[in-house]
Amino acid sequence: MTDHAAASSFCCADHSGTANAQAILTQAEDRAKARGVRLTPVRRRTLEILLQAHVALGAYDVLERLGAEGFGSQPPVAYRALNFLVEHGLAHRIRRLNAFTACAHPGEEHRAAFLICEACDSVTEAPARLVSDALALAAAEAGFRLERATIEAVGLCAACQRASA
Amino acid sequence: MTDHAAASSFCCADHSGTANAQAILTQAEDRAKARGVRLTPVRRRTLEILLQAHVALGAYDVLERLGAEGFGSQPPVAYRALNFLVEHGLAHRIRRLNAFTACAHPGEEHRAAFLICEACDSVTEAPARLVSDALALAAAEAGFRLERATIEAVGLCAACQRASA
DNA sequence: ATATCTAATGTTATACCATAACAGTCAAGG
DNA sequence: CCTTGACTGTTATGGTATAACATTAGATAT
Repeated sequence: MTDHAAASSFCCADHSGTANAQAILTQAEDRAKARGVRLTPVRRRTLEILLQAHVALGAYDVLERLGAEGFGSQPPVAYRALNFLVEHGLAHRIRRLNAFTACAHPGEEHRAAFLICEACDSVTEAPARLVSDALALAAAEAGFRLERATIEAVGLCAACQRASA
Repeated sequence: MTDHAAASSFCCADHSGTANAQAILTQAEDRAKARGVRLTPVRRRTLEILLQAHVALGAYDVLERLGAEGFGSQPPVAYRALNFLVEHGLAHRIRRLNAFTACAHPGEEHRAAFLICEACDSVTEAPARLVSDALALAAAEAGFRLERATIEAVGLCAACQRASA
């Protein structure tokens, strides 16, 4: 995690620090209930932590905060909560960053693509219906049965383009 | 790396153990020359190792082989060679597997998607023009300047579908 | 040829990411 | 109550990746 990222807090994240986070949290609870799984305190708090962050967080970043709040302080605590969230569509894993970010649109079933800014490390979730369809087609042509996919783009977010202009 | 993967060597890899590897190696040399970079012994050998493998290899797998052949035996040796190959389009990094695979079509400029089989760990490179175009569109809509992207699909390759039927 | 400069290799050391395995806890249903 | 299964927590360990610096080898210009 670069200081750079921590310093430039005004980039792209579209779910941080706002009333929006509340709404997403509520959606998350509904979704958990609908699926018959429990959004326990650690899990809920983990989601909140992700929502508050303006960049994707590493598991150890999350862990540090959890530990400081009286939850367990060993890696599995964070990884379990994060994996739970990912499994149930409440968060996403960003493989390029070895990090996690809250899902901006839980509830809706959606295939997302992630736009990762090289300058500020912000991660934006973009609708990826078309991308996903195209990929399904490519897979089908190869006789491959597609289960799920990771689509990550790297480049410059709008804010950082302006900043570097 | 599962033993499973090592055991089932007949899945999808389309560039291993054949005259094809020779051809790709030649293309790689041409490409290096064209770009004014050097395909040194470690780099070349690293590419050969990837070409011979029927699955994507972790950096430490590659390192082990390199070390056994008299090259350096410390991680940076492998990472440097692998990063070189990736940078120049001679290999691809498969993030979901923390692994690398030789590019099946060096020379051609191409955007690839990777089809990763959950059963046998094989990685197939699929043409991704359409996927890439769709992604470019999605990025543009977000005002994002796309530099490059990673597209990885997970599922079952054709061979493993038949095997499990 | 040889001095010089740069790119590439090699090494040590360390940091970061992730999971296995097991022990204790807690809530729901019999 | 007591059992059961899911959840949390811990210890321990394994796998992935890079920083920093010393050394060597290739290219270039005198």
